[in-house]
Amino acid sequence: MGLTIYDIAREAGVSASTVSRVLNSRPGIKKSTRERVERILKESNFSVSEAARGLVNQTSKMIGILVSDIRNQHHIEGAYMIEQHFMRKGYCSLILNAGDTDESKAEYIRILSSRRVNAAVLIGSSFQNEPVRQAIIDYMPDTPIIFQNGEFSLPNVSSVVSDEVVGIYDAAKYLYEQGRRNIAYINNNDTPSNRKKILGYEKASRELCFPRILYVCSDSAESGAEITEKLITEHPEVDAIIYAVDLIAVGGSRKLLDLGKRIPEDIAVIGTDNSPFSMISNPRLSTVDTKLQELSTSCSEILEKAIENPSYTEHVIISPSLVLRETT
Amino acid sequence: MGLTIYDIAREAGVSASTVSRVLNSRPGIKKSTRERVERILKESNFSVSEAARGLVNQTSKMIGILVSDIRNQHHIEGAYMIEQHFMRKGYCSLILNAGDTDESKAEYIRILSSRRVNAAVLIGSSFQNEPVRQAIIDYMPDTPIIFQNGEFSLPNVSSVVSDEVVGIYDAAKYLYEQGRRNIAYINNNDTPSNRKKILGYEKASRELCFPRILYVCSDSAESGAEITEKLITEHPEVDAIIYAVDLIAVGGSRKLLDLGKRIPEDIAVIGTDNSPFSMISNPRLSTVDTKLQELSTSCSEILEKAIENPSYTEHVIISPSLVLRETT
DNA sequence: CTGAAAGCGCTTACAG
DNA sequence: CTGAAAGCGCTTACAG
Repeated sequence: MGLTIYDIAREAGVSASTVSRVLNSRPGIKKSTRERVERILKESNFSVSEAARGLVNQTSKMIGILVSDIRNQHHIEGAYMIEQHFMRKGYCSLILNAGDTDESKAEYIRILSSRRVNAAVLIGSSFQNEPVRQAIIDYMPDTPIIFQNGEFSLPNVSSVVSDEVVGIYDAAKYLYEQGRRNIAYINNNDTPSNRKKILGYEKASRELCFPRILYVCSDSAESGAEITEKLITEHPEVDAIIYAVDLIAVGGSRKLLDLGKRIPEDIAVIGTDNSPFSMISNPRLSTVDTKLQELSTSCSEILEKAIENPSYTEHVIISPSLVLRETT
Repeated sequence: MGLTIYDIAREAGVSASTVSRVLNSRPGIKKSTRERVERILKESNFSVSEAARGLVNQTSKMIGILVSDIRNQHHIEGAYMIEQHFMRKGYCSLILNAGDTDESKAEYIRILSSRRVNAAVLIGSSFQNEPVRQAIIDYMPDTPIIFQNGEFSLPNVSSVVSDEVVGIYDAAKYLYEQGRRNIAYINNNDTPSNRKKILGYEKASRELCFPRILYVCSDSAESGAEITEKLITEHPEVDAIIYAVDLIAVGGSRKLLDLGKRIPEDIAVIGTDNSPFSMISNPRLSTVDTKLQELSTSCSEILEKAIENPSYTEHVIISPSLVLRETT
């Protein structure tokens, strides 16, 4: 291929300006001319270069979506909604794996800037760090940015966050009200979001006067199983466990069962995120629903407004709710 | 921002050509000039427009990745590997949800063409249909394309497929060898890939002379549970079930347990894909590993060669293997 | 070692 | 209703 509007113009016996006008459905073109050009456009399977068009229109018609790892089911929902919604308006989404480190994440801000995206979306609290903040100031000070589950007080950055402090606090309180008195909390990765969860757990422990039993594991069902065994060995009195994410709760539950514990009779279990894992696990997991769907919807609505009006900004907080299933 | 190389040139007291040369690390520039320009570039946080650069270099430095739905865990692995790998080489990935219909998928080929991507990747057998094939012929006849789990006999399309006929055949044969004589198969969506699985099941049924018991459900654990109940009611003699995907196998297993069946004593269960679900389910699911990782690696290797040499083409077939866990 | 000019594929005033 | 020209932000021969 490689046809340009000049090729089409020659074929149709008109100028490139005219071809451009029919391409953009501009008024004031003789019907017969328009139809002839349209026919030739169709016949030659012409497709206009969005890059060239963007250069003159000063827009890329692209949205940058940064996720630390797109394989993480938990983060992809927002990316999905945004891609879907804005494709209909002619925007393509650059969905990029921004990596684990603060520096690589900051580097991706620079990459988005060189692609001149019309807006950027950061998904996940792990973007909340100084290098990213500085990169935004340096490279994207005017581009509308939406931060899902984190915030920067920068004039061009909107935020949509889940109130995880309350989410975990409520879970602990519920367990307490059910008569549990030795409620443990198992964290995984150290992220701003997980730090908020710990805060919620500590607040509950303080207010309700139950002992603080806090363990940390990494991000897999196996790791959840291991740490749970350790917890149970060191604290046989535990009668309820809250996990920072569903996946480790599933691994943990399985281990509890293998150790001969009954769920929820001996030990109640609550996960976090209301993920697919929580629904298909056996027993089905009670979980703190961080309202991922709502967060994502909200993100996409804000983005919509920000694209129209680049100085638009909004800050939303969404409260989690407890979903009770078979482990409580 | 909105700085151009002319702004930098003026600031540095040189021409735009010189700025461009230092930007591209071209040799033959006085050291002092280069350093001055570099300093100003840095100080002003300049970031070059990839679109403008691409226009003159006749490259977008973008790769288009089409998936019917990025929330489908099963498809995202390949997208991840490609994004990661080619980002290091300066390519950005347009990961797009191409939708459910043949027409919308074909439409996305056109979209990629207008973005002038350097290569395209189709992930999932559902892209194997005539509208997509025609769109490739019309709009991307020269762009290297890699098809993961499907194929088109077109000069610019490579393919990497999993031999699902063999995968399911082997699963059925294994069950038969274990003494099972009433082996059912439960399919979900009607895709080219699933049709191959049915072929494998039918081949086993024919060769090993066991009765063909085939049911179809939709794509959720609940649906898998429902159809399993129906199956067991209508065919109480069934002593083994193979499912087209792990998720419905998980739903099915759970239902079997609820109905008082023992797994695998009364009924053996095998899923497909060796997905995370199969590992965390309880009991842990035996499954046909379709080697998603290998498929993805292979895709990304072919893409690498195709980017170097746009006429490079390759066709790979990968054999699945059986992973035995607790349900057989 | 450096700059002026042309050109990548478009769009949009400006003229007619 | 239509076309010639300028310009979007770059790069790359070509001269010097």
